[in-house]
Amino acid sequence: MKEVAQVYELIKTHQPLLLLHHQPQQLAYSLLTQAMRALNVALSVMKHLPPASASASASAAVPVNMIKAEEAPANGSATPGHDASAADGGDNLHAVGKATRRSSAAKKRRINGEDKSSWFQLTTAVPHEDGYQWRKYGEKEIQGTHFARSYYRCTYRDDKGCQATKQIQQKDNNDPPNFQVTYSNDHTCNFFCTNRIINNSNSPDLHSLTVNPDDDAICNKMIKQEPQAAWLPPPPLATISTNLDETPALHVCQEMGQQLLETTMMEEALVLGVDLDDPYFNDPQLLFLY
DNA sequence: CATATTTGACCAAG
DNA sequence: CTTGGTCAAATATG
Repeated sequence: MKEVAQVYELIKTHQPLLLLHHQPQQLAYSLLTQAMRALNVALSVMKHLPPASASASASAAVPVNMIKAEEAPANGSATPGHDASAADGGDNLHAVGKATRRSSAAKKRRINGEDKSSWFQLTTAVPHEDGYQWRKYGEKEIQGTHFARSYYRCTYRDDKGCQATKQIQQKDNNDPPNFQVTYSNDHTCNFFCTNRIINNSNSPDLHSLTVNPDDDAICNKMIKQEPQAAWLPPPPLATISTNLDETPALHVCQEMGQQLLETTMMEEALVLGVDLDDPYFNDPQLLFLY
């Protein structure tokens, strides 16, 4: 449910941006990647659900690789962070022998303890494609398994302090092998702050798209304007012909204006200063939105 | 050059 | 002691 709700919110939030943005393809790519990731997770989980009964006492059908989500105890414990002491240049001698290496790394590992703030598992054939960017930091042979377990952390951990991690373990040798994926800690790297969007900072025409903190403000604004349903009910097609000279313009009734102006979309667009070369102008519906 | 992966060592917990 | 998670030097990749 969480993942599906995330997809819904994602699309609802970004649909206006997608239609209005200067580089809709880029935004669409990132939106779809996000949505596919969440749907992939949701489908994997549902695939392992017991058929229908949903009787909570049906303990026999405990899905092995199911959600095991638990919420953080709501303490501020979420950010163990780097202990301030750890950053000190504590290399006693320059000869950083293997003895002094990682002298005082404050490690915490409480798997069965209480401090794994949140995690869940799923089984999937495509463990790597989840829309996030991960960096591998370890691999380990696990007793009782035939395949090594791989350890990943969020690529943006150092940049954004994102503590999300992920473990991947192959479970079998089926044609598409199944992998058990364990996610720990939610991503704290913001969707727009991470450039999961294809981002070539050298390319000037992408400049308007990448990493724009204002995007969040725009999103929030739009959500607040339209709290309930998705943003746009598509305008009745019949009223929008490809001939913009004949398509009546939409007017907003303001308190003073009792009489509506009789204009066309073309006239209105020109009044608004629409660039005739703008791609929106080629699509009457987009122009309508514009 | 920067960034990512590999891999043995390190370390906490049981 | 064993085990699993993490670190970081060495290595690979672009």
